[in-house]
Amino acid sequence: VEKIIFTLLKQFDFMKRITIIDIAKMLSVNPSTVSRALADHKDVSSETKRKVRECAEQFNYIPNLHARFFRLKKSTQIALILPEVNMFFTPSLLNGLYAATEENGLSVVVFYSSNNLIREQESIKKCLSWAVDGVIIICSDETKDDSHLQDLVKAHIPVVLLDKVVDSDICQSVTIVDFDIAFNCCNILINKGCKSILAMFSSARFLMSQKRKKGVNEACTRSNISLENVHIEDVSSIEKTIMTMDLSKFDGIFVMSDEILFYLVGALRRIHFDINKIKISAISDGILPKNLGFDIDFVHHSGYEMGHTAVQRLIDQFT
Amino acid sequence: VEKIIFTLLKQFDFMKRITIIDIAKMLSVNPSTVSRALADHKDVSSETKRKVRECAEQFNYIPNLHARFFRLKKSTQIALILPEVNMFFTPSLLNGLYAATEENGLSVVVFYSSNNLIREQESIKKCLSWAVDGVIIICSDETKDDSHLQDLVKAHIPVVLLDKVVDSDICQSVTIVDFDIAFNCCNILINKGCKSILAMFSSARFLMSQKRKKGVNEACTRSNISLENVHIEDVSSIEKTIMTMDLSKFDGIFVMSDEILFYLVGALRRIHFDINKIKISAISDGILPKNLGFDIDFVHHSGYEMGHTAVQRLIDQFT
DNA sequence: ATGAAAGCGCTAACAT
DNA sequence: ATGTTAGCGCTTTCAT
Repeated sequence: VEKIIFTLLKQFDFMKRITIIDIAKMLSVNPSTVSRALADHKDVSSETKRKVRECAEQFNYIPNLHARFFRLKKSTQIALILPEVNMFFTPSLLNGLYAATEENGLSVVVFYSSNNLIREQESIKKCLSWAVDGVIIICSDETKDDSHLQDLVKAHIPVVLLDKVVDSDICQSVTIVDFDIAFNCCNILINKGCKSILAMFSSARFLMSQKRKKGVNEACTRSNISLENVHIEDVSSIEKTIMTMDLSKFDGIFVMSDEILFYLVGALRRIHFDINKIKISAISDGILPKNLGFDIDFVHHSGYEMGHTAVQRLIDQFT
Repeated sequence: VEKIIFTLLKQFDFMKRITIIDIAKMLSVNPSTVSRALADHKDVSSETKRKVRECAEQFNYIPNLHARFFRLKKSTQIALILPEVNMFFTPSLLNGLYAATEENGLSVVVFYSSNNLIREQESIKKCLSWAVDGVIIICSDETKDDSHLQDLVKAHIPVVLLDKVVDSDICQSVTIVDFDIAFNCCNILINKGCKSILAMFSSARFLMSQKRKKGVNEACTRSNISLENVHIEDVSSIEKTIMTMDLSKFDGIFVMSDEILFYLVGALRRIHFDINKIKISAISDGILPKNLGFDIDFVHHSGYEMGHTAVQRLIDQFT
């Protein structure tokens, strides 16, 4: 009888997805034995393992992960909540993150918040439904606190805040120490002899901007350097912003990110400002400074590393 | 008795995840009724629906998607196979793609191939295990044909090739018509009076480079313009490449992508070449040309739109 | 309009 | 080393 089934299945293997039960029938063993064999469980004879694996291979057995996850109530899958993909920092961040998840056999489900708090909250609900093993979240620009993360913590799902973070007691963060890096970056200008610095930040609504601003302020205060701060609310209007200013009074510009740097340099070129007349120092992953054609100092801020670390931190919490 | 259960559950709602069965018990109805009510099935009384929804809300019912997917043998989830995330085209592509999936209530599982064919093949196996409803794949640089996609097609899982594609009869592609866009882009230079053109491409190993090269060749041949082709195998060595050339003999440069454009301009600046002396025309999404500080013509190549379209094409195949 | 019952594929106690 | 059994939570057919 098994022979017949075997032959029949062989004929239909192009349409039928083989299950563990099918394999069990064919080999006249119990499904649990097959399951154990495939999982390389120690107390299955190597002979049985061989037969099972051969058969699975033969009939192109594909495990049904939903059945497995359902049964196990876990999923080797993590969620990534992403506000948007910009060209400056996100790419290296994602490369680091995906590399780390692949290394650890984790799958990533992406939920896209469009930089919108409501959507971010919805994404968190989805994480619960999906029974993900962990969540990495890059907060939207609208996110001000971690209250919506409570549900995840309650459900014992580890959470790591990445890059754009909010202050939180209930979950870990992987981000740069904004104050320090800005402080150091600004000091590059100061050490090079700048006496009057223009510092450019993203919108003051972002925690990141505020913290970096404090670092810059501290650096300038300590060295008694004249400082003017500018917040760029919208990169497309950066040209207008700098045109209203008298740039000649500055001998150094601090720039808080690659994004601002990119648009700043574009704007300066369009108004034919001679960039060689001024020193620029930026917080950057290094690609832009090397390719914009000027001496631009930078403090290295590695997205790749951060993405990689975030996954590691998450895994550490799996216990 | 139900009252007691109700009260008990209420006390423990912070630790217990409520299921449909729990709700059914509490309301003394059948689980199937609850399931139907939550799905807004037509022949459930509105009174019952109200009660069920109220209770679900009350106890923070979270559906178990793995159970549902397991049962239904489908998942409202698609896979994205991604070679890597670069800063030039991928961000807008991903934004378009994620926006479209969110609009359509689909989740995205990302598999990362690290530009590696073996990993790409493994990812395809994973797609089968995951029982995804469809697959969007951006081919790795190593991918030369669609043979590994056969398994997906056999399993009736729709596949859309995106951006970096290979020729395929078995699945759809969403990509630019390389020949045409390169032809048009090169003609911009010709129409502006260029007589001697340098054309810069990515590695000749890529189908995309070959096709765009043909477009450029055709444009130049038709107008009887002198043409020299260069392939950039590695962007970091672009400076060396152009230093070995006599750029003064060209009056126009065609550039096949934002990535090449970015590094080309960086290199030209580093060797203090006066970019205003030459016309540049690129295939680009437009951000770079507007911010590099020179007149750079471009033919617009929208990643966002392509990402969005790819999802649409996939959904069209769900039927 | 609702209930009863079966089963998706898998794994882990618990037997033997 | 292998078999038996039960059940994860959900949906759907069929019955009432």
